[in-house]
Amino acid sequence: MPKKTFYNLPEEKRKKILDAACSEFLRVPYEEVSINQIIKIAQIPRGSFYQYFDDKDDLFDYFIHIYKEKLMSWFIEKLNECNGDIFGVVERCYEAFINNYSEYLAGGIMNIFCNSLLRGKVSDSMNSKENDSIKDKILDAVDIEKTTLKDKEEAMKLLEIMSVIIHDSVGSAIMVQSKKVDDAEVKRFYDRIEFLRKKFTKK
Amino acid sequence: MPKKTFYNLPEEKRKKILDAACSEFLRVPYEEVSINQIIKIAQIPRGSFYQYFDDKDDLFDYFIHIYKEKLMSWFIEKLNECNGDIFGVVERCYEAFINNYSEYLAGGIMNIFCNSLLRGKVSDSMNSKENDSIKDKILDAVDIEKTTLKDKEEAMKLLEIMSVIIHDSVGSAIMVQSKKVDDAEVKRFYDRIEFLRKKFTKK
DNA sequence: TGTCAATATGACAGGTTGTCATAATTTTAA
DNA sequence: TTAAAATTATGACAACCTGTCATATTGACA
Repeated sequence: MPKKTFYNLPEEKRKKILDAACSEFLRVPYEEVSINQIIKIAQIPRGSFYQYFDDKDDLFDYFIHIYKEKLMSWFIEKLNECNGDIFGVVERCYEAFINNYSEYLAGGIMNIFCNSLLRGKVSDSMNSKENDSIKDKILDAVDIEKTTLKDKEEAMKLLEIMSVIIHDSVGSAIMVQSKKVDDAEVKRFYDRIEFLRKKFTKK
Repeated sequence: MPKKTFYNLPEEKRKKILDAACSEFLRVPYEEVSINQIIKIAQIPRGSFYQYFDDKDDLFDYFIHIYKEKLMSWFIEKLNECNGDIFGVVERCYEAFINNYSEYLAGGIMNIFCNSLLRGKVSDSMNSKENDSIKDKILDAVDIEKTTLKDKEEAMKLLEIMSVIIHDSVGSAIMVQSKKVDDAEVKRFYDRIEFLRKKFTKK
């Protein structure tokens, strides 16, 4: 998390830094993200950066933290659109990742989020206690009528498993450098979800 | 893949470089692996390294490639020990990753392999055409008698899904810096596999 | 106004990578 | 055997990076 100094900054300057970070996170894959670039864009001296953040990881964690809630709301929205169908929402999520398509998110953030998925940096999004309330909201929106699942807890487990599959498939399908998509990998994703849907749907 | 020059090298020298790389891959997480270190240990000049490999990624891909086959044989061995139980073998795999325990692998390689899992660099191990023969061997060793799976193809699909879960769980459980294990994360892994086992076991 | 804490700053040390001109070696051919 | 050609070896170099730290600046408060 950022240092006290950062929080004391005027909102405007904080935003400027976050925006600069965002543009840099979008420019290149995480490994190549350069603090030099960020401070150049944000027009702050090198020393200042280290007055605000420990290092690149610190900045990135904060960045993701900021958008976590937005992303979760977006997920619940999608879940409602799918009438609580967990398989459907998983497919929609995947599509959003792959197409970098977002209705409720600032353009590009999704892209960065993909990247952080690649690095396994947000895989805990649904586990941390901080998100228990969001978990409840998800459970509310889930419908298990058409499935063979005993209860919503089981739905949550399956959802977690599928989110891991998304994670993996996004990572495998998106070629970071070229930003192109590996179609075979996309097919593999739908195969897997289809397999699970079949196995868990009432006959 | 390495350049022609590398393959022309005397075996002894090639081994020296690979050993140096291995020790460096073990020393620090991938991001921190330094070519400087490797050439120092291997006692080759900087220029030579670039005569053999494009860059760090190139070296690493080759390194993993070398050990892929060994790792796959190890997997089949384990599968046989479990009498073809795909859930059992998945748990054994996970344990091997977590405990860095290996009977048939040079010590430490598993550790590096974990790291490459973290980076999503070997997630394709079971997909590439190169490994079709290995896939067949796996199918031979699988037993679906006690499961509700229709055929071995379905077992393979489930195996792939669980390998993704391993991937994710290893990544989440192992704290790279401290090399310690997050117990809650380990529990989550077993929960997930147990969930799948229950759902796919004949009553 | 003076003092003190908070913040800003950029030069710096020490690290990295990939390249390239040149030197050494090996192969080939005459 | 020897000269030319191809291959391989080498380390200095440019261009980048990060995190620190002594110093300068600012703002708040007495």
